[in-house]
Amino acid sequence: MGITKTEIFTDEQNRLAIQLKAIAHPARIAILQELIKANACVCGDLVGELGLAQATISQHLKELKNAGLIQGTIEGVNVCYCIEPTAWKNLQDELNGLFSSYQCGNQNCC
Amino acid sequence: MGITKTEIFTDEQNRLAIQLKAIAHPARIAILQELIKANACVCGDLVGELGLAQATISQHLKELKNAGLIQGTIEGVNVCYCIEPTAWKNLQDELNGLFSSYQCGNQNCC
DNA sequence: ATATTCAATCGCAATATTGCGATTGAATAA
DNA sequence: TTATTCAATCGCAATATTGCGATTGAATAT
Repeated sequence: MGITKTEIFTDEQNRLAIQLKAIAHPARIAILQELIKANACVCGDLVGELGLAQATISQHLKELKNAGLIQGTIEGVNVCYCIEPTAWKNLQDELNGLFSSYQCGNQNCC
Repeated sequence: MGITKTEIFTDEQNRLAIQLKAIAHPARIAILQELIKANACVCGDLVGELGLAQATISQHLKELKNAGLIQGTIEGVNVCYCIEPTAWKNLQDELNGLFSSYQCGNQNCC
């Protein structure tokens, strides 16, 4: 490859990139929306709602969890997933910062 | 691979995923921040600011442009890049919708 | 004409990702 | 015990991505 040169970027830029990468897949967006709607889900619920195989959903859940965006707690036989409130809020704030830092100097942008 | 099953997701989910994917790289976050700060940049400016090769910057600019997040206008010898205001606003709104749709039912999330 | 100076594209090697079937593991049910 | 039912992991084939050197192309200098 060309390994991404993380060392030349700030921690914030690297963290933000990792979390956005985790969200940047339609299946994971759908999973997050379903988790928000239902408040909490086990893997099987999501397999039922979306049209993907159990192994695939499980992989996506793992990636979202690795990025810290969701949490999973064992609930009897199942693992119950839900949004990780702190990370969610942090990401929301950081994105808000990025997006609102742009004030269109309208007509003469270029 | 397993080709992403775009057909089972909504257009909004697919569009959002594509645009987030474009942002989900520290170099591209840095490029966007620099474009916002400077209002507009040519490729060479960014090569100077970030520590990446010209070819690499050019690739990243292309991806951001493909995603519709930036626009490039020819300015004499150079191409001048800046944020595409409409897409930027749209993405901001969609992200805001996604993030604010979550109201933490706090303690008993899982 | 030749050199310079940009941005864009090509080509490539080194991974990373995606989706899924198959397997494993853990917990309960019969 | 044996069967069932979950989630997680492994392994794999088919791409996709990343970074960069090298090349190309276009525009201006000398």
